[in-house]
Amino acid sequence: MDESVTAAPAPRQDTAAAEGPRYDFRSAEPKWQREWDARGCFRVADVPTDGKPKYYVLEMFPYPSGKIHMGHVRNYTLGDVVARYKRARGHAVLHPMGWDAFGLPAENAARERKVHPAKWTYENIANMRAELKRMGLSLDWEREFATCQPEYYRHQQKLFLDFLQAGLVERKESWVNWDPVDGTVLANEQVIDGRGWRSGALVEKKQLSQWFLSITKYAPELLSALDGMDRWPERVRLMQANWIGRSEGARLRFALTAPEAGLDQVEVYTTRPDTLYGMSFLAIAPEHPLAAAVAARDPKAAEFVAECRRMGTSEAAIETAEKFGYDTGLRVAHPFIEGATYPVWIANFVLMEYGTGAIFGCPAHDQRDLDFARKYGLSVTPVVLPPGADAASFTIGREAYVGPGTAFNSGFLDGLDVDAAKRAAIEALEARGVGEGVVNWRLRDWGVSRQRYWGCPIPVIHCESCGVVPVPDDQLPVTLPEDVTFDRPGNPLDHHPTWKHVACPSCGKPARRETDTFDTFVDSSWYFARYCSPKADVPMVRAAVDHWMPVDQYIGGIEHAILHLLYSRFFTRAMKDTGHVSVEEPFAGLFTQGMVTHESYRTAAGPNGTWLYPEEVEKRADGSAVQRGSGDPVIVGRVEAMSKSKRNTIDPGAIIAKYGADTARWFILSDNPPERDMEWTEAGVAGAYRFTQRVFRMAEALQSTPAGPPPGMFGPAARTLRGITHKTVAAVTEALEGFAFNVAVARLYELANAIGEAEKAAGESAGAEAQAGLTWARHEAITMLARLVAPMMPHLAEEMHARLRPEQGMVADLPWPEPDPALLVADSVTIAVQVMGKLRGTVTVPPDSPADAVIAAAEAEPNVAKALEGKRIVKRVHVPNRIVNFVVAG
RNA sequence: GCCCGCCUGGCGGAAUGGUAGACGCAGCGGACUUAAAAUCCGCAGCCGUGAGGCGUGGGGGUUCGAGUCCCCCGGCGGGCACCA
Repeated sequence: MDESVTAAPAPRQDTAAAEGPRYDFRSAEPKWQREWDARGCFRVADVPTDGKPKYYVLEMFPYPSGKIHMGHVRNYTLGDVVARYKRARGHAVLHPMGWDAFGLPAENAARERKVHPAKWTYENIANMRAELKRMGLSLDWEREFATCQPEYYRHQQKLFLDFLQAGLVERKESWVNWDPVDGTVLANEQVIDGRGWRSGALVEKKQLSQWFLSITKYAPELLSALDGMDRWPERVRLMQANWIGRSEGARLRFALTAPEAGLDQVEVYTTRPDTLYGMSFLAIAPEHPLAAAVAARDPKAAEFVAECRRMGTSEAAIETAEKFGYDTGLRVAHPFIEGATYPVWIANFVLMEYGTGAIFGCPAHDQRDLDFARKYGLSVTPVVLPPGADAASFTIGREAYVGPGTAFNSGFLDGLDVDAAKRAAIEALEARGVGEGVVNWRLRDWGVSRQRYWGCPIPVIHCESCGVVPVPDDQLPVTLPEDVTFDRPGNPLDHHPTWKHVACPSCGKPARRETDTFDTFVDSSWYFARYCSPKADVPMVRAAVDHWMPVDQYIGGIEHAILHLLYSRFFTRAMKDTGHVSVEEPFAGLFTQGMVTHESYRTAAGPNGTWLYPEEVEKRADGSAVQRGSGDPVIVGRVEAMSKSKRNTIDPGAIIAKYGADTARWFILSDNPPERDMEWTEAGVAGAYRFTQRVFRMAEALQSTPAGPPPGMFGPAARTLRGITHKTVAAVTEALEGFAFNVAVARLYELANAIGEAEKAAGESAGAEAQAGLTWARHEAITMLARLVAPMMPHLAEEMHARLRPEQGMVADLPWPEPDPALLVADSVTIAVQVMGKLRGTVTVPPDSPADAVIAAAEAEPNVAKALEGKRIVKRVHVPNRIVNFVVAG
């Protein structure tokens, strides 16, 4: 999904392993990967019959840019922890992987390197697949597909045709955002600050005939359903709600005092019908039909409209945001005030795409209208009186008043508050038949046409006699021609000598194929459903999607908070309405991970220096950094998102080769909460690596210990360790359930530390029976550690477990451990004792001791007694097993 | 401009309203070693010799008790952005 390409030179190969009984990840990781694969551990059926509860874990599939990057490693590690954990909890887990394989980089590669997009893409996929496999992910690889395969996109064409038939597709002549560098149309969402999201080129406005998916038909439910999506991050729901942008207001028609080219009225949309009496002008968008009509006879108007088009979304317009207008000389009548008329302006700040492309200007209560009115000397009449303000003296200066208040200077609305005035105004408009209350949406239909080769062909044929004719089912898929050239700008499909010439399926006459291809967001709007039955000869097998959908846990970057997720939600509804699925929402749970960041480095030479890769930098003991080899000073820059341009990238392949997949996974999980940005540091990885070695040594030390039934007697050390072991099971379980992977890691470090303590105690404890008990407890602890660590470091877990409990088989097949409830209860509890809320000491008592006993012990504690000396205790607060607080006087 | 989120040691962070700083990283001291690496043991919020005091961006409030709840302010980050 992410088209950025990460490339860094491979770092030098350090040998991290030294002497000693070490965990050899280099042999262990491939071994267990082969073992899981051979046993088909992670394969599930399209329609399972085993009766297990289903769980569908999905990470956003990658764009095959060539290499995996750290963002992928984080994403797929998070998903794998969930998948392995849920599997151990008895779920049948669907955990698939595939490729978001259409898109511009392949065409760019074709242009720059003369390699065919398909070849480039499939080679990248092969490379990235191998990299992912080295991570040891619990994926069902038999479900893999790439969206550029005709076996995939033929079903996308079928879905489109079904949507077309269901009235969910429209062909519209529309103003589009044209990217002159990429030579293609961009969705509004793909225009960032007036520039193409990929090329960075200034976007122009152009009128084209385009295919649109009618996402706006679903706007109300796409909005209302957000309320129930309690396993989505609040801020993503909010971003989507803002994007859909529901507003309530009125649509009303202003009569022109004299008709213009047959037009006798102008329709506007407003959220403030209560301010109609404050009107001072009417403004229309430069693209408005009335503007075109005026321009046809008025050269100055034509020039102004042309000027607006040039400025359009240009940088100058965006940055200065200055308002320009042209007075057409036309006038409109006020709907309420007999005889009053107002000028009609063409204004650059009125958007044709929103509402009706026309507004009425009320400068006193809208900042934009005020700016415009001040610039052109138009009247400013306040009609909403702020609470407490004086009607006689209230005036508007440079700031419009947009707050609450009561209507004044407003005829029949006078005295009403803003909400009541809105209702009254709408009633009056409706009574006169010139307007009505409406709900308006910011969301616009989804333009999916792209003038590109490397995408899914839109399966329609244009016939001069029959118009637009859908490609018949039996002629699907419409496949891309392979013999294309990229030596000139524009769409290679359009340049192809023969491809577009076909017979009309309806009348048989020569006709022309649609040469546009789909926006690649279409490909990713249903792939999650295809995974349920990836080999089927229909888009999806109903029984399979009904079983697996919705995705229980979807994981990916926040950058897809709006586009991909909203399109997928729309697509799922459209698929439901065309009989493909039963669900409305594709993703029951969503988790958005943070970015992976790293320090950046620059040479000190020159004005800005040269960016250096981390491998080229050597850190000195004094904290300074120098260039490896030359010893030249290096400027350590800020920690920021890994990017090729800043060269602060770390190649996952190199990390896995040096430390192993488990270490990389462990570090990425341990550093911080997964929703935040994490900083990749060499020291952090090294620490994670040390842990793998340490716990492996512990397992080796206890591997010859027979794992029989518990011995009859446990000494204090053994009892302590067992308590920690079982509390860790409970704590890690809770942490994993809550996506608190860094906390799970911390609890496992604690368990490892406790085993270390027990090891020391083993040398000291007296009595053979106590020794045996402690050894048994240590064996239990390290075995539990292996099993608890398994979702995060699966290879190490298997390697340890194979030594500790070989008779039990693989960890991957074992259920998740359950703590012994009896061991979760402590022998004693330490209770904090406060005097006036300040900690003065602690007392250790049996759990659930009666209040008076605890309070007595607390008062007796020497330091507490000292603090209470000479004071009168007015209140004794006792919270069982937690705290005692004395409130004193005097 | 509007909306949202965040702010805890040197750093990443932990903490159902109940012993703030778990755990890790970095650091310091020690053991082992001819030496280093690795490993192991120990110390470690700040001020103070100590008793003790101060501490979760700042200020106020609720509470026996606030990192946690409420109000105000500040800073940082993100989303939307001429949406009428």
